[in-house]
Amino acid sequence: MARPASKYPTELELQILKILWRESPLLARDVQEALAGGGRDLAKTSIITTLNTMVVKQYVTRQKQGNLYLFSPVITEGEVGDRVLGDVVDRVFDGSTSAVLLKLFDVKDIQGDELRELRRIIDQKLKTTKK
Amino acid sequence: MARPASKYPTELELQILKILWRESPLLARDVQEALAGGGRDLAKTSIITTLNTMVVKQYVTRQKQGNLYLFSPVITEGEVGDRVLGDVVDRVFDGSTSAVLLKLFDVKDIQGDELRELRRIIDQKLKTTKK
DNA sequence: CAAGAACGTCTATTTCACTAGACGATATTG
DNA sequence: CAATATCGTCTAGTGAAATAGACGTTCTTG
Repeated sequence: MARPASKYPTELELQILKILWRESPLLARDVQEALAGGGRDLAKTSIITTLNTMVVKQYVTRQKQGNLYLFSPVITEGEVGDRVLGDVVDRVFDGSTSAVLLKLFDVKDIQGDELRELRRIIDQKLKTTKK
Repeated sequence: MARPASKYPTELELQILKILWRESPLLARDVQEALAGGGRDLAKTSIITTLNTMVVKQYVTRQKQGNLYLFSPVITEGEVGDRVLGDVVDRVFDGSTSAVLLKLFDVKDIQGDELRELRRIIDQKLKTTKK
């Protein structure tokens, strides 16, 4: 077995998806411009190649518009977040969600109002869960 | 530019690190056995090759014990967790820790006592943060 | 309509992760 | 001591991600 295909978008694919989530459908050219605007200046063919592998992976679809292709995302932002996070929790933290939560509190610092918001959510969860 | 080296351990490296975190120093043979026990049956040379690249990446060190090598982890479990999680927060969630927290509550379900524990932590954070 | 621009397909290159075999050195044991 | 087992280095092959060039096709415009 060699390197297995990753279960979620690679770095470039993610950047492209972020562009398409913001606005779609888009032409390869538009994606290229947006990437260049973000500091990633790639040849047109590189974009198209990547976009096409993303079609194969079913991250995006394309439809012919005259003689060009328009690309739209299929996978949602939420879905990608779920997959990535789920994978990290399982693989790195052995499935311990609370370990991840604890680490988040530790590593990044969180504002007071965010904390209060979270506590509100927890309380709500407790109410519905406990019953 | 082609595929850049990842900033944190790859899958196999992570599995090996987990073994070494549990017990170290270990011989390549021990690592092999532990991996096999976990269902990943690799040739000895594969293990050694990987272990050596991990030395280069400074994830582990090795020291000669007679004519064999003993391997010990250098990077800590906490450090790996930090890096992986930090990367995910930045790359996938655009730096929004609270988005990650919210998603964690959503995706995985968390036990009642874990929730209470978290609330305790939040309260404590609130106390120290607000001052 | 001819020249040039833009598009997309196909092919190719590089690097990394993963995997293991060939082979020489060393150690064990009958 | 000779046969065998084990270790580690060196080499190598495969698949994926990242990147882009050659080239044919189509569109635009003087």
